[in-house]
Amino acid sequence: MLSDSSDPLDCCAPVTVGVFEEATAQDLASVFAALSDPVRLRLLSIVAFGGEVCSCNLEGPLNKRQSTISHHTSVLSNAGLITGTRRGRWMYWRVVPERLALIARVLDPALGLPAEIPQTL
Amino acid sequence: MLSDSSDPLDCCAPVTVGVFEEATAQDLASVFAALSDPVRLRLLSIVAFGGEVCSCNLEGPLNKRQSTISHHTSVLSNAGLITGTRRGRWMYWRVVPERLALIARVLDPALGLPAEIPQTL
DNA sequence: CTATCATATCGACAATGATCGATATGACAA
DNA sequence: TTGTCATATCGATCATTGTCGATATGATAG
Repeated sequence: MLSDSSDPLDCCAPVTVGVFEEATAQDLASVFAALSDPVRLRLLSIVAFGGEVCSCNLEGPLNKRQSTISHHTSVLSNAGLITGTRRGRWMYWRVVPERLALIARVLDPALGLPAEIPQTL
Repeated sequence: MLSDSSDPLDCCAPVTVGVFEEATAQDLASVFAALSDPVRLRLLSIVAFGGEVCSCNLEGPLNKRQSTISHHTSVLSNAGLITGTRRGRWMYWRVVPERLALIARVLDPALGLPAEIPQTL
């Protein structure tokens, strides 16, 4: 329901229809949640700058324990923002530019906040 | 320190410098945190579609209590994503397109994840 | 003034998540 | 095989937060 409308709408402009589906909002929220931690943002920027970065080169700059780094890379990876490749004992990470661009497009109203939202994240 | 370098760097490509400052990461993370809730995302989409929407027209579609709606508008407003105007007893909300575009630009690597980050959010 | 309505704030609870140490997995070297 | 190293997973702790009911604030009507 878009209005309780038991009273005359003397107060509010009607809300033109078009709301994120609950499932879409859930999916989008989980991606933004992955971006809502300063350590993960710095991690992402390191990977974006480095192009391909080993997990072993993240503990130092981020000043976090190995298990914490592993947790953060896992969160970013599950959100589709980075992707990892194992080479020998080491894990290398890259950003997923299309994914970042997709999320950016959702936010930029000039690019159309409603129409451009893909049904499958 | 970018590498412990007690061993020869036989494992990892060096991380080219350029990391989010801690303060910048904090500020960005707080904005993404505001976007990391499905109710707030749906609220934002309602306001974006409606152009200007009264708080009283949000409780119905979002199926949340008044105090919860007030909390969410407060979070989005503090993040700079929406702005509110009081008219009489009612509170009207609008999106802040420049703010959304700014955050979008931070994410889109085509626009340069490092260089385009403004020092003042 | 009082009454009513829309919104904001407060207090509490439950759920989530960031961090760590300890341990497990898995790959390479000898 | 055994040993070492990089990463993943587990368990626990502590802080954060979404939600609600109750209450306060603030504006309008009578």
